[in-house]
Amino acid sequence: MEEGFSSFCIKGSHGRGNGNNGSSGTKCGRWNPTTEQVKVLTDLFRSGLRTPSTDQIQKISTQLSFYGKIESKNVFYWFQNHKARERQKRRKVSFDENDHFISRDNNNNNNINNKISSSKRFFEVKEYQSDQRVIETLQLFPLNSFEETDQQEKLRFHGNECRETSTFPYTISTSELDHPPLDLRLSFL
Amino acid sequence: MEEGFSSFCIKGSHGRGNGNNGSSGTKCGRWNPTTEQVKVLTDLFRSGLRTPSTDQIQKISTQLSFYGKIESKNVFYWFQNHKARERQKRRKVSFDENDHFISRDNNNNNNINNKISSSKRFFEVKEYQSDQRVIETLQLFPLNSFEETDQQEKLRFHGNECRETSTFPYTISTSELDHPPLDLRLSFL
DNA sequence: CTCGTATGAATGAATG
DNA sequence: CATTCATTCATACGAG
Repeated sequence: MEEGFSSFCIKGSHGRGNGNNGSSGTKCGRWNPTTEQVKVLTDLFRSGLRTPSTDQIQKISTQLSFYGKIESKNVFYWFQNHKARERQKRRKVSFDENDHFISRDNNNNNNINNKISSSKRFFEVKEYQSDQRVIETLQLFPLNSFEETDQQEKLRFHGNECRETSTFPYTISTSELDHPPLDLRLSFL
Repeated sequence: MEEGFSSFCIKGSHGRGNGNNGSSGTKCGRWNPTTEQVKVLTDLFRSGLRTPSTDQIQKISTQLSFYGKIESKNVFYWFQNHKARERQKRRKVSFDENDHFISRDNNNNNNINNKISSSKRFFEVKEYQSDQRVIETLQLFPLNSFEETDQQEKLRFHGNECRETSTFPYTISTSELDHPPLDLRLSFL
């Protein structure tokens, strides 16, 4: 930012963060953040912000609009992507560094898929809309502190080892063997 | 639906994006709907179907399996996602950089509880979709040709004009004049 | 111009 | 139904 942030037009055009969005209507296929915008976003991210709330997104977007055209969704996507890729990269790194030992995804093959069947829907989908009186305390975000401290890695890792052979317990009852007639109409509903 | 039908013909035709899992049991990534499937689903959605029942899901899935591999859960998720994103994108909110010098926070109109914001995503207003109820006996397919019906949704068209008329007002409370070295601009959070 | 990489955008799949 | 994660698609840029 210190490096010559002009009012709104000029924007350093070095690197990929050229600021052609802010001036001289170039094409606008997709948002191209300016270096200042990236800096602010990165600072926020480094400060711990990972999943900004809507309010935060709006505020960030408003502030960043000073540096150039930006929309809320850009901020939203930026954080999504940044977080995702951080994680992705970390996974690869750990996979690369510690391959001799456990990679933290030592998948215990405990058939995690068995949740897919039979209760109410074809697959899980706990759709319990019945009146539960469980009052969820609507917890709004602090709005002032974004240090969510979510450095926790969720070790979820649902095995995506999806082969084409019976990964899902429930079998499609639709006999694909015989292709439906051509005159199909969705009058089946 | 959204402008993102960026895949009416090139669904993963380059390398790793194996794309078509429609036939010939190839890799089993995630479901990659074909254009026809998307069209049918979209039609159903536009016709008012929002939360298909188990039975309907089953039938839809059966019908759509003609166009390619599909499972019931795909249909279910499709509707869930479509509905959710429809809503979320309908939240563009009057948040606009043009005139937010106005106290836009007076919209907390009545003494209703402030349920606004706080956890909602928005951005990207698209078309308008009135809310209808489920229409029974939908007749969708034109009996034989299912890929010539519409071509009008293919437009990418990010309705955002690429103007730089941000005309950023003066509500930038961050001290740009005597900006501290860092992070003070983030104080708005 | 082509290709590789970084990243914006979209969406399938879950989870709570 | 709201929110998040993971994966993929699409595009901008720089290198060669």
